[in-house]
Amino acid sequence: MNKSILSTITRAALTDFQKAVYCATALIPKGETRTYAQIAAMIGRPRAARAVGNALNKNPFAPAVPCHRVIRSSGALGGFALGSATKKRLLKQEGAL
DNA sequence: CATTTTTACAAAT
DNA sequence: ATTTGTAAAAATG
Repeated sequence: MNKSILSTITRAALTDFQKAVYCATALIPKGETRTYAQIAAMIGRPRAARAVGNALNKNPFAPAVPCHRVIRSSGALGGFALGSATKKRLLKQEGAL
C-alpha cells in the first residue's frame, strides 16, 4: 500500500551505518576482495557483518560501489543483486579470483 | 514511535 | 550442514 512506499522514501536518507558501509566498500582496491566481517570491522561494527550485507543490498549507488568485491568469510560470493554469476564474472575479470 | 520480520554473515557445533 | 548470536533496515501496527 501507499504507506509502505512512504515509509521507504522516508528511510531512503542514508544513515551513518550505510554511509560507512558504502565508503568502506568503495575503498576496496581493485583486484582484491573483502569479507563482510572486514567491512563491518572497518566501520566500527565488527558484529554487524549481516547488517553490512543488508546495506549493500539496498545499495542506492549500484555502479558506484563495487559490491561485487565483498564476499563471505567462507569464500562464498554471498549474494548479488545482479545475480551471483555476474558477481563471479566481475571478480574474475579483475583478477580477484 | 514500538514491535515484528527478514537478511548478500560469522562462529560454533 | 544446522543452530545460535548479532546488527540494521523495511514492514506492520
